[in-house]
Amino acid sequence: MLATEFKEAITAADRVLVQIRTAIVEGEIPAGTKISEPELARRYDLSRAPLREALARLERCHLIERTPNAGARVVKLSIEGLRSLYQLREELEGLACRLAAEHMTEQEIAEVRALLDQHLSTQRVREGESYYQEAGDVDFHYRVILGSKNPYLINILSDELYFLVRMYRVQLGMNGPRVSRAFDEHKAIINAIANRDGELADLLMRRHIAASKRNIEQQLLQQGTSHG
Amino acid sequence: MLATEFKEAITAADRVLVQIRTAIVEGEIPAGTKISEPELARRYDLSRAPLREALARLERCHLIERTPNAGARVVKLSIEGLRSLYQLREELEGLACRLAAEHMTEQEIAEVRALLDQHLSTQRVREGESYYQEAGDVDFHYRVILGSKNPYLINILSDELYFLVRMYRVQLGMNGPRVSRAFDEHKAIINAIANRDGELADLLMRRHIAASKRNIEQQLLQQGTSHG
DNA sequence: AAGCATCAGATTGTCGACAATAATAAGAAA
DNA sequence: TTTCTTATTATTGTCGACAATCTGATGCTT
Repeated sequence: MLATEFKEAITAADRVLVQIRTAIVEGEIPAGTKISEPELARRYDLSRAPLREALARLERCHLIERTPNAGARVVKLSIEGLRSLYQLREELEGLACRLAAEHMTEQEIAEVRALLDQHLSTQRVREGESYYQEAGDVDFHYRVILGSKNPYLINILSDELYFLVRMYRVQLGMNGPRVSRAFDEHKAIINAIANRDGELADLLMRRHIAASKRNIEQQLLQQGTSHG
Repeated sequence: MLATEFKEAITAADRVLVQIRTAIVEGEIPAGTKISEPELARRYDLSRAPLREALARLERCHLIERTPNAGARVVKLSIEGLRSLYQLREELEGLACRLAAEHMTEQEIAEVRALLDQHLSTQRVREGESYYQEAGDVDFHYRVILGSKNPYLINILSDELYFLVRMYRVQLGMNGPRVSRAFDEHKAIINAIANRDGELADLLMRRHIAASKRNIEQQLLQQGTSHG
């Protein structure tokens, strides 16, 4: 829904979707929690009808898992889940890069470059605040995905998979030297796209995502061994 | 839902989902039709609550398009839509092949081969009946997709994209020599997987899908020029 | 004491009705 | 006659209540 979230009328189901989704992604509702419809309805002050609509969409982006007559649980983060997710993400964002190199206008490319410069400057000011890095990164990837001009690809990546990706990143964090390296990798990717070199952009994106995966993987391993 | 459709309890929303989905895929409810909730509720003899649940899932697999406060329409088939869809499908089923070559057990491979032989024999009897070809093809692809063992990939391909793929194929048909050729291509793909040659399986699958796309594309072009 | 059946409590699935919004038709002004 | 306004109608979004199902505890049997 991210792509179409601000078009047209906004309904109560849309509002509560954004609220619950944010709560799950940021860990306010912890991973693995049982979802109680009556409780959430009270908490967000609405009836169960729009709430269930929101839950259906949360299931769609793999943030919750429902079993008929038994209710829903917030998804748990795991190494296998991370690997499956990023395996797919590498492939799809690689494809997005090839298509973006073909379809993005010079205008759009210039906008992404401006965006990167802007992110770099705000990052220098806000050194260490991982939220800005997170937001900037999502923004960059989002632009490239849109640049593919393939509606199904855009839908899958930005409306379905990306909230789960963000959940892994927000809850397990981006640490150390990766934060600054990511900027350079973004620059290299947009340069390849600007040169209409789809193959290179694809390769660079895959490596970029693989590096990000290794980073999160380590966090997961550390966390798993420290109190397991 | 295809992967989990027969597990657990079956609800009224599940039943009507299957009914409406079939009606749309097979063209009983024509492409582009406006969906009226009260009408469908009467027609399938249930209340609007489970119907709306079903509509939400139909939107998820791109069979209908909803706009807030304005209702839903059955999706229209178009050349651009077909190209975007198959572009993604090539990539994802290619990936599925590489993963299947890595993860499928000998047992599973043997089962797929038995399936192909069985399809071939029933096809010889039912020469010309495209429905059996359709069912057999879907079955083959479904097995390979499952063989990837990547839950997100399985979900996207078989629960989201495949009903739209089937809609294109059922409504625009598979004609001429492709029907028999597809069998050989399936054989070659499972052979590559059995040899654990993921790269070859990937390549063959992409060509297989590209050929299928060209076939449907021609039908669409003919149809578009004949009475446009 | 362990395991199974039964029952109470809570939760999900479904229903019919109401409120809010959009589409349509009728009428007035140019 | 055309176009804008307005009113009517129908549709979607939301609500509270009921029915069906699952969960957990209690008591009984072996």
